[in-house]
Amino acid sequence: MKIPRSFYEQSTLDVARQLLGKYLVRKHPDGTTVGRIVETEAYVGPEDKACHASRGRTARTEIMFGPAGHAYVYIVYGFHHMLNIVTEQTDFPAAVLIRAAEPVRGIDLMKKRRRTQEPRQLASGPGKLCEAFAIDRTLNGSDLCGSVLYLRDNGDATTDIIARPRIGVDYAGKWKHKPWRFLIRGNPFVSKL
DNA sequence: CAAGAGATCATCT
DNA sequence: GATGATCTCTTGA
Repeated sequence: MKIPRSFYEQSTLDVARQLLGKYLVRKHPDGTTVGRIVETEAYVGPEDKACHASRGRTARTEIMFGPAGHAYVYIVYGFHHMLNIVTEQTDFPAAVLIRAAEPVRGIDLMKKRRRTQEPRQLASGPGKLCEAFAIDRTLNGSDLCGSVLYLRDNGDATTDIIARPRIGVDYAGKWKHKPWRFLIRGNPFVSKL
């Protein structure tokens, strides 16, 4: 079943943990791609120095202040798209970064987009995942309760979860140590251990 | 296999 | 004008 908005309105850390094992579905004219989420990161509110919204409410971060269950997509380092899911109530800026997924459907399409045959190289990182799923800024602000990009729950709950510090946020002072990166233990499709 | 550099641009100062 | 919520390729052991 498609995940309802109430799911995304929970606390960001809960959403980040519960997203593990859920299925990301992307409809596209070239075909549908589906992946099982195996790695996420939480970015929580105005206090969290690693969260973009901690530098204030701007045109770019506006989407994070909006209602839960929408996509926040932006570009880092001039190349790579990042897919985030907005959480919690309106006016509280928070989101979950989808960092890695295990390819499930549309694998040939992913191989073509990623220009590699290696299954583990298709979506084992936030930038790779966006390339494999054809996610770019045109999807910024999309409603995940719609039909172009959404998540499914197949009922197979994931319990074996581990937490680690987030990646690439050395500038965030004491916030860089928060164990807000979540992975499925032992899964070979994560970005790194 | 680990470490380092380069690529390249939207966003905010 | 500086800086990234990254990836890939090259180098060297």
